Amino acid sequence: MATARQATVSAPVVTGDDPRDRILAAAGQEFAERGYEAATIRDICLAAGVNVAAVNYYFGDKRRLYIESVKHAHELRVKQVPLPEWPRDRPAAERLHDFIDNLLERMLGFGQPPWQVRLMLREVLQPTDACRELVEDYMRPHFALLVSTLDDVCERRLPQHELRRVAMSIIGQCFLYRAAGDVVGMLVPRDEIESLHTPTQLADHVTRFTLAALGAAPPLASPASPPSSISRTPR
Amino acid sequence: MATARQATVSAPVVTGDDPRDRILAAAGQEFAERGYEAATIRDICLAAGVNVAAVNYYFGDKRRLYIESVKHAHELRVKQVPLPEWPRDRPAAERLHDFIDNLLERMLGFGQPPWQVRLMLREVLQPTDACRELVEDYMRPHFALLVSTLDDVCERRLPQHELRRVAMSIIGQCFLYRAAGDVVGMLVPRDEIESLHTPTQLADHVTRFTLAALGAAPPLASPASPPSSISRTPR
DNA sequence: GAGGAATTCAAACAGCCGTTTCAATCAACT
DNA sequence: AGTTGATTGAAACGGCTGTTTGAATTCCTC
Repeated sequence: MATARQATVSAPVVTGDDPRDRILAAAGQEFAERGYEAATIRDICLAAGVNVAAVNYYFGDKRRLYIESVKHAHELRVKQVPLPEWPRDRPAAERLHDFIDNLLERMLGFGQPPWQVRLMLREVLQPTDACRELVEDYMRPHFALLVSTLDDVCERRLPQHELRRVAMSIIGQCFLYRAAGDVVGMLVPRDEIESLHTPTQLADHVTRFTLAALGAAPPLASPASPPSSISRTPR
Repeated sequence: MATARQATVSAPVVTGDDPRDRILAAAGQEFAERGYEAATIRDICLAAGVNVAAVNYYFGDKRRLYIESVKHAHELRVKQVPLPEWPRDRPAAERLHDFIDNLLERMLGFGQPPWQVRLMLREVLQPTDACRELVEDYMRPHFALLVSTLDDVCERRLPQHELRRVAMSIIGQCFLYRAAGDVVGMLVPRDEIESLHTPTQLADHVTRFTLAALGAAPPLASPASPPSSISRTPR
């Protein structure tokens, strides 16, 4: 039924019928790729297949479009990768591994990293108005879950402030690969990246590193330790 | 002696006599603060107390000014905080602690973080032409030193690729506080930041965490472990 | 199908951007 | 002092930006 009128305008990169959603999707990608200043309304509208005036019509101005884009990316991401939940009897160490695996998967993604994560990364590195909301709604619950899992792992032997520092150590390890992946790629041989720096492999490494530091697993360099990995699913 | 001619133009934020150096200093601060796109030549020249044409005269165009700024910041930083060197007999664990302390000090700085680090951070997060040079001249030697120190700490029991991953774990822990400090500040109580997240305290934590993971120190959550910190200089 | 609101469109607006121009000024040397 | 070359200065040039306009078009309701 829908009249195929728009025809061969140029490159309507974004699909969907609601213009508001198309603008939001295109804006997210552009902002994520180029940053707020460098992204232009004209490019966004070209990619969305709408007129430049549409941004003002639906969002008011560029700044409000940006904030809506961040919120939108945030909501999409929450739907895609929800907070992990476990059965009551799952061991704490395995819950920690699941959490780290989940975190890395969310940060690095399966195939190409989706634009939503890049957009949120920009907010983390240089917070704007949209950031506080992002932290409260999205990151604080995850952080609390991580801290409580760590509390279980070391059987309540560490004070809260120390648990928080350990949590930061875990997040930092994962965060490096997301934020400074290009530099990591320059410092580590290419084949090593491809074989050992997959999300799964990294999750194993970070988990083992953390558990060993907490005393919940044998240390990495112990003379009597088995070769290396934890999960036995070479596949 | 020097003729106080420039008088009350506006706000010559940058000092020095060579206009080229003044532009470089002002440009570094502006680029670090606002990013490449948002920083304007007019603002830079205003802060440097020179005419807009001076940028074209001394550097050609904005892009080349940016590259020179990054190189300049890099060189300044290398002079300020050189690679650590130790006497032959210094224990590996203490060398690791020194390295991490040095790394954090360089990243977080004593007082307010200098603009040079912010500028380099921008390059790490979104590499441009200036980045590869930065990595080769500046980061690779540091990284190699860290890996070799780790090799000493665990007495050559780990393969190189595993050492590199451990090195990344260390760098990641430090990097988080530099890159995502604002978000960290939102997740951790304010007083805890002030009392426990100083460069020195963090260096102690990261070192202890790493040594414990490698089996070169008792685990954090061991029942028989003393309260917490390593260095006893509350000062 | 007519009326009216919602939406789209091409065009233009004012403003700021990086860059260039060219004359004025300065410094140094014969 | 006078000439030459390096440096500085005020002003302007296109070009691209976010934003606005007002008419044309679409969509829905009666």
